[in-house]
Amino acid sequence: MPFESRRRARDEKREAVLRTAVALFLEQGYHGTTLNHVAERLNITKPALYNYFRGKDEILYECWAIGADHVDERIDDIAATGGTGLEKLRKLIVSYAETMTTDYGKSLVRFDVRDLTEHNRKIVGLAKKKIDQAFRDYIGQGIKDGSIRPCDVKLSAFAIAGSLNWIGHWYQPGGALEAEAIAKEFAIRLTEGLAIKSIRKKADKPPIRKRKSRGVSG
Amino acid sequence: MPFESRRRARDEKREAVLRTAVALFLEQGYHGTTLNHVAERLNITKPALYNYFRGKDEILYECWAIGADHVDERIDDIAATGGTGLEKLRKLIVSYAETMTTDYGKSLVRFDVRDLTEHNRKIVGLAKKKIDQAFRDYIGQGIKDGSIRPCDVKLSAFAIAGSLNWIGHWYQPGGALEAEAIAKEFAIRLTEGLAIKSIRKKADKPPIRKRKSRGVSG
DNA sequence: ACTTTTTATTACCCGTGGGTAATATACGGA
DNA sequence: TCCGTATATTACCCACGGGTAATAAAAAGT
Repeated sequence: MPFESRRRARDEKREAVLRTAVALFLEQGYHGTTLNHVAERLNITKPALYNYFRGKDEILYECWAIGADHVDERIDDIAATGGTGLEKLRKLIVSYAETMTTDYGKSLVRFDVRDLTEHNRKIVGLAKKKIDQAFRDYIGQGIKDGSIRPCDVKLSAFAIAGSLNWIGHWYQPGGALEAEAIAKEFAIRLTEGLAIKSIRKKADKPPIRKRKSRGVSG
Repeated sequence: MPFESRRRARDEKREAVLRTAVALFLEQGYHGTTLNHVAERLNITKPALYNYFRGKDEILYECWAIGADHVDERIDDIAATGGTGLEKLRKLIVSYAETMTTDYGKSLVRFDVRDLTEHNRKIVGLAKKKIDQAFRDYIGQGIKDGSIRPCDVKLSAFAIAGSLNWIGHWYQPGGALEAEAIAKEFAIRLTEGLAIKSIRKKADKPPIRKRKSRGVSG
């Protein structure tokens, strides 16, 4: 079956280009990375890249699309799930945080939409909107079902998304903190102020007992 | 006194260039903005800019420096103040959030350090480190003095800084939310999970009392 | 009014880097 | 072995934009 194997070989190369490109874009910045750099690291020459992509901005767009798709899938998963708004929100936080520790996830927050074509910029804009909307929806649901205390939905969504997006700027594999651990920790920490039932982890160093540590929340 | 008036006139023009440049950099992106654009908006020509700046990257650096100075001053103010770690942390959040609603503040998070010279990049790096350190210090102090419950200082600082930095990406004057209001809201919201004594605002619909909200942490 | 200094303009340079045309090489199929 | 297709290379184009040299206009000093 040469059809298939050939097609697969092609796709693998395409992916290799993307992996290399996104890594370089993150290392050196999109404008600091030339197509020659990308090609060089792949041990090919620049024009060879044009067998797989229409141009530099399309490569950038594909990175973005992969990251967005990744989150999108998880959103669909969560939407299909049951549970309170708070539970859904926590799931989304975990998924999004984990995505932010990957190169393609970082694409979502480290690159500039203005480097895309008008057309692709719109697509990216919609994807971002969907993600933002998911955060707001779950917070809104949580307020309705009583799992989240009343608050400004928009502002809360911004606050949470901001923390998560920031992960894409500071996280690097091999650091002190593992991706999964970060995700779990953030899911709790970012919803502490919102949740009606407090769920302190045992893992936390228990607060010093001397102090009159009164009950949490009003 | 032509000495002074002349000097002032020059400084005013310099500032005008910076204001125009930072606005354009934010609108169109640093790489999407040419010096011709900047000059055009000021009704002068490109080479005239070189009377005030050595080059494009120096303009970028100055924007950054103004933003960083702004935060730095507030940090020094706060350091001179008394109060618990939590109080200091809240003050810092307010100051930082407000800074993030200004053009120069946005510079701190919207531009890429890699567009600076090696030298300036180091300076910026130090300034950022100082800000990050302030967040960590205050959280650490808060834990010591009992105003903040024990937690991972680094991670908490990241979470807070992330939310605040994100403001620089979504805030635009004239929106539904006023800068000061955002700052105050964030100061509360971002410390809700950390604070030992909860300070729910009366403005919020009070949380439903039915639930057995047990004491904090194990 | 004349000179000097500052500030601005016109005209130009040129490195960079995305993108392309022409061409060679490797590979699958008959 | 030959052909066709896919993939790669070499050599090149050229628009863009940061930066500069030469020069003019404006303002300050005397």
